[in-house]
Amino acid sequence: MTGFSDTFAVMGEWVDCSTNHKKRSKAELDRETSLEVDVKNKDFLQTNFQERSSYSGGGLSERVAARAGFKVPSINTESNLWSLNISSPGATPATLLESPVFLSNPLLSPTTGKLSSPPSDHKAKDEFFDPTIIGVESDASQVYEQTHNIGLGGAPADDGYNWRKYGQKLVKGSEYPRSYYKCTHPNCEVKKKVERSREGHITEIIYAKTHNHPKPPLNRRSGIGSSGTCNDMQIDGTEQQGLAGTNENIEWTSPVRNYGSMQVQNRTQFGYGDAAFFKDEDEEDRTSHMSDSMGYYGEADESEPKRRLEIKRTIQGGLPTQTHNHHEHYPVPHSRSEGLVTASSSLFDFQTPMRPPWAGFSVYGGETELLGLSISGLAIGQERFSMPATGDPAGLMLQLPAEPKLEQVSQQELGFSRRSLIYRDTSSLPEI
DNA sequence: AGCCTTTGACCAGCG
DNA sequence: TCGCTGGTCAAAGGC
Repeated sequence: MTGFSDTFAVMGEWVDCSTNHKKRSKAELDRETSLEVDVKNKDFLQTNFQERSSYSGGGLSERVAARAGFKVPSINTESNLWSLNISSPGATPATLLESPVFLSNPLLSPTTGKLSSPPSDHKAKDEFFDPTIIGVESDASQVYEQTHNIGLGGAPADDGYNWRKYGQKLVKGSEYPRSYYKCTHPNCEVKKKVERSREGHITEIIYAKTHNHPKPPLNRRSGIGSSGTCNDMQIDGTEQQGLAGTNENIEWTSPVRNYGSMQVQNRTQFGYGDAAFFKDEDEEDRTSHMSDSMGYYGEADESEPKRRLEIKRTIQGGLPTQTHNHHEHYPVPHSRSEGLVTASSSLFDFQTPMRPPWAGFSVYGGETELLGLSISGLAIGQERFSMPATGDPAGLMLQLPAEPKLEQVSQQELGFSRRSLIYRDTSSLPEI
């Protein structure tokens, strides 16, 4: 889809509780700044955040990050790079939120199903939850797949492919060591770099090139542990984990699969124009697109419609209402939104019956801008970033309230880390 | 046995 | 040319 060729997309991320962005190195700031200026349409670099000007030393992303704990993804369109920052220890927003384990109890670790271990320090106290923004370059199907490449848990390659780590290095300017992985598939030149926090949470993933082969058959991949994916999750909640390379003790309970990306794709298709940002397909269309987007993976859950309905009944009946039945369009700057995808819709759709109150967050964005966000009770540091999120009846639009709230929360609710995903060299992405 | 991670060494690009 | 840095190699060891 050539129309998307120079757009990218975003993401959002949960800020790692243990990460004090205020201490980020100059190199890192420079890097982000440089990326920022590469964005073709800088006009998009306007946000709804105030006081951003106080962070004149860095790029928008840095300013926003510094201000609100966001690390607004920056896109270097010239390098054909796009990134997706996701947070939470070991999961994509989509997969994270669709996990019953993760959703059932905010105190449970989204990865282990056990109580999350509170951060050893309190640096995170100064940070906010970092919602997700997703931008996209390339066609939706690619987004679908790529977003899944984010991986789950501590496994560096929880994306369905098999990876072999061939190096690790502490990169200057980076707080965390960077690991290098190669796709183990013959003749596949895909590589990826993964940065992890001290806690082992993935903070950034950078993909290089694209796979020239389909994903290995489920349950047949050699790298069970390192490449266990959402797809590999067992419905009974026991993830195939604990093997080589995994250090987050992930135990996923996710009967829903590949759901998030489907929503991402939907967003992509509707990411044109002003109003497009707030337009979602109706249920029927979504379903249709979901099927389409399933594509190769064919992981569509037959019970999806039922679940969705059950998604809604529960929310209306028992979950906090801040993510529902509201129609407020948070003022957002216009943005060239080609390829816009957001994790928000995904996240919302992932609100399964057991969705925790703090899971209802999301951020819509195109380019590097934040178009809005919706967060409800997301625990960050010792505080819960609470935003009376709003959403449309379809359950796909979540938008920002005027003022977020911070409330004290148990450290056991902590455990988020930021994750990012950056894809390079998407030139080979299929066109629509 | 096969595949993985780890890790120090090596290489190449750049200022 | 030299030093720095990021990326890769490859031996060793683990599962």
